Amino acid sequence: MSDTANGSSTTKEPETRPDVSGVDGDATDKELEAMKARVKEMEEEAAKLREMQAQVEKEMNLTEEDKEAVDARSVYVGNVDYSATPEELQAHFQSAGTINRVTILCDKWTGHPKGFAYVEFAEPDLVANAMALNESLFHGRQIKVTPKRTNVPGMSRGRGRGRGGYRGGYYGYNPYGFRPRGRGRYRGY
DNA sequence: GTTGAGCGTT
Repeated sequence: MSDTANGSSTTKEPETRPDVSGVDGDATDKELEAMKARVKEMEEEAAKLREMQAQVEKEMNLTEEDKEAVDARSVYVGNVDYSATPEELQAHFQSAGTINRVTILCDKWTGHPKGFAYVEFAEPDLVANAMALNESLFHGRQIKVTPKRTNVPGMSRGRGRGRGGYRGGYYGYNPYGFRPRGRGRYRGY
């Protein structure tokens, strides 16, 4: 509350003020302006936070549904050539229908491609069409097209989920014993 | 200076 320092600004104000309202009034005005500015900033921050929150909640709501829905729309492509690109895969599976996304999985640590990919279609019906491309020749190799399933292979395919508490969670097996960091996966589109 | 089973996320 000292009139000597306005605080925020280092700008020196010239004393030549045609304003006859008095210095006190001017100071009050300035404080009011500063306050308004602060309020505005706070409002902006609040809005930003609110938006972020809404987005998070929205994503949270969609996550479960989409996660399961995406699995129904996606197919697993195995035996993919290491030099294959998502565009080629997309070109290959485009004949089945509209492709939402093509993702080639690569090892995040070594960077080497794992040799398989996912093709996410726009609708689950196209997955059946994609089955026609099963064991089709791609890069001189016969790719394997199977409906995607989220879990480690080798486990009995008898519906293991639904009984245990594994609902919506991964089976949490990472061969590195560490949490993956960075994004080394190659994504087309 | 690599090899062929593998199920990912924004």
